[in-house]
Amino acid sequence: MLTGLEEKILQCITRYITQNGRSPTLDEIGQLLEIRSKGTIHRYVKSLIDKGHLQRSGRNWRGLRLAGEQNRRLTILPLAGRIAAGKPIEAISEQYEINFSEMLLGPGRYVLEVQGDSMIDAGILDGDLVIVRETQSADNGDIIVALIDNNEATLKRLRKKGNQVELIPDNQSMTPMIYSADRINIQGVVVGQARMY
Amino acid sequence: MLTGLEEKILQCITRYITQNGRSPTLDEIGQLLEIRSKGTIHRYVKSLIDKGHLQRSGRNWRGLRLAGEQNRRLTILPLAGRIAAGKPIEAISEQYEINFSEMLLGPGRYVLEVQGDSMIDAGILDGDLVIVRETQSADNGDIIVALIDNNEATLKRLRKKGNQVELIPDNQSMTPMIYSADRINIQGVVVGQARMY
DNA sequence: ATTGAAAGTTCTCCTAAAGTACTCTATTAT
DNA sequence: ATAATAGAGTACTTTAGGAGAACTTTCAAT
Repeated sequence: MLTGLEEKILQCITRYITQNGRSPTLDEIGQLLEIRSKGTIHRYVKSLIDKGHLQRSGRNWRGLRLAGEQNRRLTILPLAGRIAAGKPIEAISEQYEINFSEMLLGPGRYVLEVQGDSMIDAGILDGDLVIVRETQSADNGDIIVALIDNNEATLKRLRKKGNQVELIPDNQSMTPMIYSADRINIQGVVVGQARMY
Repeated sequence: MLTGLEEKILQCITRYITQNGRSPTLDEIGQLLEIRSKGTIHRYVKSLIDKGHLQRSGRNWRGLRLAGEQNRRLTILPLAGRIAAGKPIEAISEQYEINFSEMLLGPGRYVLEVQGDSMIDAGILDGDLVIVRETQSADNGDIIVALIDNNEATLKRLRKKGNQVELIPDNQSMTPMIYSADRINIQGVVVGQARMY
């Protein structure tokens, strides 16, 4: 059972880690909770460690970690369910959480900001971010970052046709472009898309 | 666990490699981070290698490589630039990296999988994920999760009109619905959208 | 092949900041 | 009265971060 202060401190640390990605120092905890004495903070942090709610990794500064179930990967968010027009939120049974790290991490990931509407039918709007995995090869149907004549870069859907390469905009008002394969350099494939409001 | 400087140096190297295609020298890192001592930089680069975040290929100059992707800052990706149809990738000077943590973290975030096409004109497609911030209040124009008559949940754009609430689908083939304010319960506002390929 | 500049490596020394371990005190609930 | 909780403060240890000297290795120009 936690005392009032222990509870406060644990919440404070949890929030800090969630927001800043690293644990606070004792002094920072003190500032947030308006406690002047480092020693006091330390006493309760230690007691939280003893009770198993916190862990200290090595003896580093900012080395506190949440223990137990609270220590979930920060890129994992609870997946509450599906939402649809005119229906209640439907609980999802198979999958309880959604993990963004697969999309965001991995080798050679980078982000491009999309300019223009050429992929609008694929739900990629002007100003959206696309997460790209660096690669030289791609499959038909992939959305790729293509370099044309080592000069122009563009975001298009790929279709290979023998020795030719077709770059297809997902926009009904635009037409596909066909190039000979040697003029096209694949820079990467889109593995994700994101938008922030 | 990385210290502050280790973190900075790793980000610096990541960014440099992304932009220039090769790793920076110790002195260049020092210049970027305003650290005069090569030895200091080397100490931390070495510690990053020991911790598995970096690799040194042979003993070449500029021979640093990124390793151990999982341990990179999870929510920060290098922002390489803008991409548009028919133009080269434009380097972005102001902002070198994109931070997803603000969208993904913070209190009361959860994810919903979208079902249906009611928000298709806003670029939110069937199967997309929306990141929702739990709140009871929202502004006009926000995309919200609304509970109607404590029964049906739906994703719509909000417009308040005096004592009435209008729920507007971003889909030309659907029509807005108008309710009296007491029938609508705001569950949260959409702060982000994501799609994985 | 030689050579000199640039880059990397290995040290030592230093300071500021963070963590730890106490003591002393006050308040409050049992 | 006593034990649990909470806070202040002091002294000490450890770690992070920085400067810089001295050295070795790499690379490119000759």
